[in-house]
Amino acid sequence: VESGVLARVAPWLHTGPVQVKPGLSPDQVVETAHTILHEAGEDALTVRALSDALGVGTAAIYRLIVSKQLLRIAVADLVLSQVDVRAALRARARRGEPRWIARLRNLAVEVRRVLTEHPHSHSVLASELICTPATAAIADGAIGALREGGFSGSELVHAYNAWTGFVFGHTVLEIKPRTAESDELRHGIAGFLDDLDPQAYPNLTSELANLRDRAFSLRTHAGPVGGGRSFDWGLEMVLGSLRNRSKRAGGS
Amino acid sequence: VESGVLARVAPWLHTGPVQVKPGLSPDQVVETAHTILHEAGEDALTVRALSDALGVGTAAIYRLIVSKQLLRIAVADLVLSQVDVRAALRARARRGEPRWIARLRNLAVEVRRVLTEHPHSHSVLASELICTPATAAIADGAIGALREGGFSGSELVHAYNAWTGFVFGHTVLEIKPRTAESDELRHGIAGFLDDLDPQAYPNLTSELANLRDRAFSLRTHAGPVGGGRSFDWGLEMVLGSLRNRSKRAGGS
DNA sequence: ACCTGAACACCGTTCAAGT
DNA sequence: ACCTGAACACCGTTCAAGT
Repeated sequence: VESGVLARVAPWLHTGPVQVKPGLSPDQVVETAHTILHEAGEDALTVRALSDALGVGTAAIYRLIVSKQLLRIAVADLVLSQVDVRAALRARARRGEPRWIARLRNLAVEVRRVLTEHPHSHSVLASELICTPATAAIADGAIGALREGGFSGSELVHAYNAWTGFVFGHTVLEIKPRTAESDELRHGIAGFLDDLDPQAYPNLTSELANLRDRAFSLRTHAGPVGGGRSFDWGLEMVLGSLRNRSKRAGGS
Repeated sequence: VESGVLARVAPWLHTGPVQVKPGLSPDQVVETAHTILHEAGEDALTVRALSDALGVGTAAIYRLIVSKQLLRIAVADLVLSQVDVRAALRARARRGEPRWIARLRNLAVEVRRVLTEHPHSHSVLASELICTPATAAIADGAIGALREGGFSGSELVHAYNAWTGFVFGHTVLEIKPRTAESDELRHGIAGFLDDLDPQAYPNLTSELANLRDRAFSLRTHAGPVGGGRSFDWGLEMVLGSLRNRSKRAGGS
């Protein structure tokens, strides 16, 4: 097991022997963890559930992973490795638009697609610094596109952070699922919105019918906001601005 | 205790008697939880630590709050209530710029200031749907500014989500503190970045000196990216785009 | 050498029992 | 009526003991 998930992530993510018993490898732990997280959610991903699923003692898991935190990071890497960076960079530009803009668009949409299909990986993405082969591939693609656009030095840093901050930030906020699982909490939020004081919140109350369940901080369900169209709207905003900055900086 | 924290958040956040024993109210539970979270971090905020700090039995806490999840939301509301929406909306515009743009800028900077000063509230903000008086006040301010800019209907929804997605999304990703607390993990990330294959990640490796510790996914420490300047850079991008959209839509 | 059961030091939450 | 100790059903992690 040389080119497996854990070996890909980094040497510091696994310890001990590579092959413990027939059919049980560190990679299989990560893959099983991914399955549990995807199917049963964050709270269900426990070391004991993992060892049960693998038909092994609880302590045996720690011969294959160094800690649950690193396991979570390895799972996040596994999810993000589904982002097809190459395909995203290949796609063609709309007319009148430079190719690097199309690349940033496709990569952003692809990242969001993968994250939205794995809502339970949200808590890992939001609470750990993730620096793995999968994030490096995405970063490399985005940085390459921005360099094509003429960005360098501090402008490159800021442009990359703006793109990443919007793409990952917006998506992570969209998919956060914890509260959405409690009926009591959802009813509480609904009641709070029903009873808002028009004098205290004049703009909010007069636009509530329009914004409710479609806007951040004003919804009872997790998932895409704005009927799923706000992300694209905001992304075009970001891309348009990057294109303007690029022109000023002399890029295509 | 009528206008306290919990009463402000919502009736569904507290149960039982308002005054349990001299000096012990639901509000005090929330305030103590906020202190523990701020000073000792996420993992230190346990019901037992809370009851110890209040000099009360563990079970007594549940006469004052309905669950730890709602307590966390109440703490997030307490943090976000420090956002001075009124002051942010008062501030003056730069020359040649409409006032609603200045309002969106000041409100964004103010939100980020408060969140950055409370990095440990990150996990609550990232993992719960928060809809409380504090978020309603921020939403009301942002929506008001966007209406001044001529936004309405679906455009208002998307513009609000783009602003919120960038401001909260970027800031939440910046301050996430969990990994940063482990030396082992930081060294692992540093080593991973040192050993990146230039053939697999050509853009990343050639810009690594420039991006390292300044860019998302390429850092070993939590906190503001881009030397603290990327947020403002990205915010001006968002504001510029909103202004363009507004003109097309006929706003000022 | 590798895995196990059992334990350690915790969690959030509940509830019969006290006063 | 209000609070308590104790328990319940869990956690992540460790380690002496097995084979």
